[in-house]
Amino acid sequence: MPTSRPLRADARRNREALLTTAREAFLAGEDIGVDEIARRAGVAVGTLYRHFDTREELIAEIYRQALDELCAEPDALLARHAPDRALREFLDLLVEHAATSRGMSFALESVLATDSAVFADSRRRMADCLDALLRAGAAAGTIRGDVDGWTVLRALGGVCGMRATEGWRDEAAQIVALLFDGLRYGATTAR
Amino acid sequence: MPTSRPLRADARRNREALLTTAREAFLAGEDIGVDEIARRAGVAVGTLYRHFDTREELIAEIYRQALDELCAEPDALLARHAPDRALREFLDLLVEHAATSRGMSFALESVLATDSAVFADSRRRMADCLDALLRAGAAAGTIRGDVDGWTVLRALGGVCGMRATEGWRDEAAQIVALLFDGLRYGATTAR
DNA sequence: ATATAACCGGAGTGGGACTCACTTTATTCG
DNA sequence: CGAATAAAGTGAGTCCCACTCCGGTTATAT
Repeated sequence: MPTSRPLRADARRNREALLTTAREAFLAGEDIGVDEIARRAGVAVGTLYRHFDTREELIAEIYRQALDELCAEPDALLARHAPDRALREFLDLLVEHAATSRGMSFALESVLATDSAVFADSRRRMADCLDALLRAGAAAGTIRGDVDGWTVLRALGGVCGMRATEGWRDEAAQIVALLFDGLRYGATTAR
Repeated sequence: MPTSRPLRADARRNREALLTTAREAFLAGEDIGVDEIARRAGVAVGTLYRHFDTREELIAEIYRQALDELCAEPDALLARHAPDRALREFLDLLVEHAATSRGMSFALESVLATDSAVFADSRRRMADCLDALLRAGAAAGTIRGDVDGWTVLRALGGVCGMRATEGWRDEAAQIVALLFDGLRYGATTAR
């Protein structure tokens, strides 16, 4: 008998159904409302709201799950590559991640708009990943040490929020390259 | 008797009142709806919609006006400074511009969200300004020539969209510095 | 002065997020 | 088993917006 009440069987099922349904729809680039999400998941809106305080929180939860994979990467990358190379790879992964989430970018917008606590947490985790890479690079002397992950993430904000325009991937790659050049040690000091 | 029908006197008055009212509210950081904008301007919603197809278009128009000043800068800067210096100054101005418009950033979000044609035009003009500076820098050999204004603007997207967080200005300055370091000639090629 | 084209008002529509009073059901325990 | 009961589910209804529509009003041309 767990202390924190282990969620009834049907409740768990419904919660899962809601998350899966919403994720699939968003990744497919569909913009559907709460009523439709609930309908497809085979429940009523009230049920959706029992599990998620708000539409945004549901979206944030989906996003958080996708983020889990991404946040596991830095360690793996640092094990296989030199720090600066690892950083570069991770930046590319971020773009890739944005590509996957691009379908739900419109959904994310509402989340970004109202700096919900849940999403703030996602940003924090992302920034932490970058911090680890930056610190490693700084220690190796190949990346400047006066920039933190939060700043880099901010700088990438434009990329992540990119709309599904033609050729956005090329643009994103250019921006990452630009950013990386700015980050490399030796590019600094002179002004 | 001008050919393109010069807008009736009362119509012009109302249009101006709407723009002024909305601008003031947004710059003050207020998020008000169309009904409230109309009420404060002393007209009815119908009048608002006679002048602007949509709420977003009204916002975009306000933004466009603010942009006019900014787009006059590059020429002045290039006249007074070396191209790379001019570019740097302009980037700082962009941040400043974001500061002024920060109050209406939430409003801008909806504009950025639905790539409205009117706002696309604003982005285009901004990119053109950057292009002029970049070309001048490339000609002088102090700025790399393989990046266009559009890309730089994208990279600055995160800055412009920044929320009113504590210390955002410092972060913005860091990002601009980072970006500029990436743009400077010589930082490139190596990969 | 009259015609008429443009303008204005504001109740009404539609759509989407969210609520709540009530019903159903999983779980627990005698 | 078979209540008892607390948790979960339901969905019609509310609220809040952006946006529309059309009858009444007003500026301008002749």
